[in-house]
Amino acid sequence: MKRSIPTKRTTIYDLAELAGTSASAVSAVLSGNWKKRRISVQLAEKITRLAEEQGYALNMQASVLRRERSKIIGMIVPKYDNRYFGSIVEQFEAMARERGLFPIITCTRRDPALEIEAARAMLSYQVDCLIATGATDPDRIADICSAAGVRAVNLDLPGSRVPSVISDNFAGALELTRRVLANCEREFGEKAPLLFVGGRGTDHNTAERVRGFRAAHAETGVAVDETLVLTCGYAPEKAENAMRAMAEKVGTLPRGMFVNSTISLEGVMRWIRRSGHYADRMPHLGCFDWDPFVAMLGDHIEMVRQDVPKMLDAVFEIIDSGASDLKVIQIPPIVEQTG
Amino acid sequence: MKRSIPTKRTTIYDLAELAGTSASAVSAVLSGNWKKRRISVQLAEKITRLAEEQGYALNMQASVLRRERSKIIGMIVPKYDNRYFGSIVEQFEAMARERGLFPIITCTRRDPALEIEAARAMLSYQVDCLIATGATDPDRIADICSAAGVRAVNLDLPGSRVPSVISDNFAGALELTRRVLANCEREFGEKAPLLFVGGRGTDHNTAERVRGFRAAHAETGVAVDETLVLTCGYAPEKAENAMRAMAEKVGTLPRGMFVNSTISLEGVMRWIRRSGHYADRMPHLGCFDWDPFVAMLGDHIEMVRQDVPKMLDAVFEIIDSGASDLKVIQIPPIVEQTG
DNA sequence: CTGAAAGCGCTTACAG
DNA sequence: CTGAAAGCGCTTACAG
Repeated sequence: MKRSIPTKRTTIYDLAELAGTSASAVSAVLSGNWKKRRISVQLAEKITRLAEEQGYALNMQASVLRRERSKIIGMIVPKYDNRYFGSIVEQFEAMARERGLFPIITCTRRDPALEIEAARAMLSYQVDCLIATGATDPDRIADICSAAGVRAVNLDLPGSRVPSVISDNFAGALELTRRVLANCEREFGEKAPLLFVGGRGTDHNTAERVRGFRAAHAETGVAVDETLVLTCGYAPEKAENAMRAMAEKVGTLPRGMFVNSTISLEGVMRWIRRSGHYADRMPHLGCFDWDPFVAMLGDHIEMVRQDVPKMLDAVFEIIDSGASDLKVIQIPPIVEQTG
Repeated sequence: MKRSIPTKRTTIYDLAELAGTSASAVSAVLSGNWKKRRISVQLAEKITRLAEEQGYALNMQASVLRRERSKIIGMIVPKYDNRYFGSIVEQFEAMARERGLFPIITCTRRDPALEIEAARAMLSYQVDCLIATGATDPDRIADICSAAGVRAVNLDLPGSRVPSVISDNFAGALELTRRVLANCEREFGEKAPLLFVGGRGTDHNTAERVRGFRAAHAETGVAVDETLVLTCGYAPEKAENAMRAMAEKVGTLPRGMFVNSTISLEGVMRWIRRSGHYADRMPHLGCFDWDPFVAMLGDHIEMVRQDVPKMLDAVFEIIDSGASDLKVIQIPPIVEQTG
């Protein structure tokens, strides 16, 4: 890969020469802090005009190298394949720009090694701050950042080294489970436990959601068997396989389900279609996470929509304020019925 | 926002001092090209070990500033809210990393002003190359890049200044329309024109898809009225409004539809539910773009899945080869039936 | 008030 | 073969 035209780019020295002044003056004018320097308005205008004519663009590598802070903010994110992370990334970018920060984002595909590599790369690019979203090992990332004197914040999954902003997974799961239980009872006239599918048993969010799931059952006096909690991973295939395995073992599956993420739901729906298991009557579904098409999939699908704007507000508040106490901020998600 | 610990980061000079050698030697060892310098293996190992111990990280801002090429590659993308752009971004990142390039991505929300601003920002960060994905004004971006001597490639939407990689929209739309027409004829026993909803009449892809839509109708001898082509924009609300307006004006809508993107489909499905217009029988749907949940929405939804891996292969081939002839490479999409 | 000069942390051509 | 030195394009403390 080579530059097509090896153009020598215009620098502040070129501009200084053209304007008959110094590079310092040009820098001051173009960076906007020239009032302090009492540069004449006409010189300022001349420089601005020349910069435009010459197509001058600040070399950020040089600028950042010289400055105290880079004003670059990094984020790592697991995937771009669902609405939740998509909106996190999109809103993060917008909020960063609003604050005059340059966002750089890397998708790490839930791969621990890639996460570390990406974090190191961002530190090499001198990020002022790094947001670890849904990281498999947030504390490792926090340590790496800390060694470089860079602030870090966890998003979506909490860590123990730096502040975290996450959804209130317990409350969301509790309400979601209540609703699905109620929907089932209304339709089938009996209280029966739901199936929990998807996520990693070891991650904090899944653990909290399972806790909410169990609490809702306990409230209504329904026992939850161990075998009803399939924390098989997020990937569609994993959810699909877990359903198949369970059906083979148990025979009949519950008439209501808590699916832990739209990603897993993809596999669940595929299995339902292919197996024909629910051919007579579709199960009542609750899904942690939101997707507009999932909302159209059935008549009584309940979904938990995580409150991304509030979560990012909290993240930037931590960043802006410089707070670094080890708090975990839990943002209530929104549970909505659709259909 | 401030760094929590104003740590002075380790530089090659620190390492040189610790190792009792020069910064040049450290640089040569750490950048991997030290065989040419005949540095002793043991010195190399010592330096490597020290770097590790000290948590040394290369300052890319300094490195890039000094080097000929930055090895940074930029991409602008309209949105992160659908599978198509999501997979483009995810695969682009992976392919860039494979080639030792550092990807930076900005989402411009189909906003022409933001696109230009983002392109300029990327040039300031010294990208070697910029990929304009689905840009509203690709030629403007190409001009800005060209002025800075930076290569550009268009993706998804073509431009006239630099090479473009796009889907074969005509062929995809032709096949999609044929299938939906056939599905309708099979179920309703009569040939009738479909409705086209979504996209911008002015953009190349939509124009090509409309052309394919018309061609498929022409093949089978069905006339397409002007009023049946609603290129109302991509946003769900726009599609929803266009449907409502048409229903109010015409009364009865066609029993088959070509929906131009999953984004627009969201609005179409919403209108269908709310209006109850198709309460007796769902229309046959074809959707340009693919989404796993859309596939589950009905029994005969046809979808066009754009071939992202092939498209990105073509993009990187252009970049790697340094080709800059103004070709437009059209990648055949995959039309798949689901349900 | 304003410009010359130092220096950010690297890479690499060049002198020894 | 190897290190000292120049220089990438900025920003800013400092001398005039």
